[in-house]
Amino acid sequence: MKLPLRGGKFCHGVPSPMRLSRLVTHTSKESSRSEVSLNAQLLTRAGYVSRLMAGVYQFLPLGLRVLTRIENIIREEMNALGGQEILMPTLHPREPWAKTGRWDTLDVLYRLSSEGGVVAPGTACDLALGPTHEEIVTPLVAGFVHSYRDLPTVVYQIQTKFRNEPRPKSGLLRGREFRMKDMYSFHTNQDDLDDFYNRAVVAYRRVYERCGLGDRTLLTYASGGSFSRYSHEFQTLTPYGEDTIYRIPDTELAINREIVGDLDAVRDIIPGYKPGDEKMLQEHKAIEVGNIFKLVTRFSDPFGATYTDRDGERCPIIMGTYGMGPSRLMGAIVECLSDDHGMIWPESVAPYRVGLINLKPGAADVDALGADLEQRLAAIGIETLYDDRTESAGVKFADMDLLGLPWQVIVGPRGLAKGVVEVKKRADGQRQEISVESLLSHFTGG
RNA sequence: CGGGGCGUGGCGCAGUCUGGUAGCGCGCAAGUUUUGGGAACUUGAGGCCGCGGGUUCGAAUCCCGCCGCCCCGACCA
Repeated sequence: MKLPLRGGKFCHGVPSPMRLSRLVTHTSKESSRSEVSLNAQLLTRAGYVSRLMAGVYQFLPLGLRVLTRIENIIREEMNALGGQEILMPTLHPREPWAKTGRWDTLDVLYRLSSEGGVVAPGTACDLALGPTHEEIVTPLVAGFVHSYRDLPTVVYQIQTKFRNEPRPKSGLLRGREFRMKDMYSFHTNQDDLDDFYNRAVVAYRRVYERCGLGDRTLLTYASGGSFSRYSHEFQTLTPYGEDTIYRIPDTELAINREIVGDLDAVRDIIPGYKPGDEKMLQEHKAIEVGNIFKLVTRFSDPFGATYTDRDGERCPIIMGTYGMGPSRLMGAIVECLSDDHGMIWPESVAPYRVGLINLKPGAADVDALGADLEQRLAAIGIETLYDDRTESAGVKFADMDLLGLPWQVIVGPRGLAKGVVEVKKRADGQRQEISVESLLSHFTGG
C-alpha cells in the first residue's frame, strides 16, 4: 500500500499537526432537522461548517482547510492558463449596473442604500453586493487596454459573492452568500476568444479531475445569449443534483434540459440527430459546478471598451467569462464521495491527510508512541489530525470515518505488543498492520 | 411569490387536539466499573416552551398579529 505524495504545502496559519482534543469543533451523532441535503448534514455533523441563516454558512477550521485547498487548485490551474489574480470589491455602485441594464433585470441582485437605515420597498438604492463582476471588471481592464498589443489579457478573482436566491437550499449547493472564482478574458477577435475558451475547458477539466470528480463531470451545452448559441456548463452527475441533463452516449458531453427541446440546437451538437432519437439520450440529475460563456461585446459595448488595431481603427474588445464555485464544489464532492459512515475526501482536498488514533490515552507506552508518530509524521510533512481524546474506541473509529480523512493510523496496546500500528484507507476500509518504520517510508514514497 | 410543515435546555424529540407545578434521549459535569467499532451504573447542572398582544383564576397548550426555518413548486449568468 503506497501513500502517494501530495504536492503543495498548506498555506494558512492553522498549526499542523492538530489534536482533536483542542479542535474548536466537535462531531455530532444527529444532524439538524432543518439540514436535509447530504452535504450539509455530513459537513455540519463533522463540524466543517455551520449555518448562520438560510443559504449562509460559516467555515470552521476543517471546512476552511478544504475550501482553501480547492481554491488553491483552481488558482494553480487558472495561473497556468495565464490568468492574473486580482481582487475586486464586493460593494458596488449602482451606476455600472444601470449602464448594462442589469440593475433592473437581475432579480438576485442585492440592492442597498448608502443612506443607511432600513431599506424599505421603494427606497432609492445606490449600492449593490456583487453577484458577479462583469460590470466592474470591464471598465477596470478597459482602462489599461488601449492597443491590440495589450491583448489578449485574462484576470480572475476568488471571492465571496452574493445572490438573493428566492429559495436557498441544498446546503453549500445553493447559497445566498458563496465563494466564486470568476475569470474574464479580453481579446481582439472571435478566433482568439474561441481558442482561449477551448483551453479554459481543458483547465476546468483538470480542476474537476484534481478534486476527484473528473470521471463524473460532463461538459454540458446550455442556452447561450445573444452572441453565442450555447454556453457551457460543467455538470457533476449525482442523484441530488438540481439540474436535469441528457448525456450523449459514449462521450463526456451532455445537453441541459433547457435546450434539449430545441431540435436545431441539438442537431448542431449531434449531427444527424432526428426527432425520435431522444431515447438515445440518457437523463441524469447533476450539479452545475462551472459555467463558461462567450460574452463577445455584451459588456464592452455599454462601457465603450475598445482597443486600437494595427490599422488605427478602434474596435470593441471581445470578452469571455468563466465561473466556478469553490464552496459549491466542496458540497458536490461530499455529495458524490461519501458512504454510510461519512465523508471520503480525496487526498488533494482533505483537511488533513492522516487521522492518527490513540486507542488508549493514559497508557504511557501508547501515549508515547502516539506522540512520537505525531512528531515524525509532521517532520516528513504529513498533515496529521491526532485523536488524543479519552473516548471509547468505537467513538473514535466512527468519528474518524465521519471526518473522512484519507488515511487512518491506529495505535493501541494490541498493536504495540506486536510492534506494529494499523493503517486504514478510508475509501475502501482496507486495513493493514505495518511497522512504524515502514509506515513512515510509505508516506515519504520510499 | 404560491402550497405544505415546523419553532419546547447545546442537539434530536414528546407534551398542544381536551388549559392546571415542563418531560425523554443524546451531549455536558462529577464518581465508580469498563476499554479494538458509537460502554454501564450513580449523581448533577442546564428552559422568558420563537416574539408581541389577547382570552382566562391560571396559557407551551386557546385566539390575533409578526418573525424565523425546512420541504414541494415557480425562479436559477
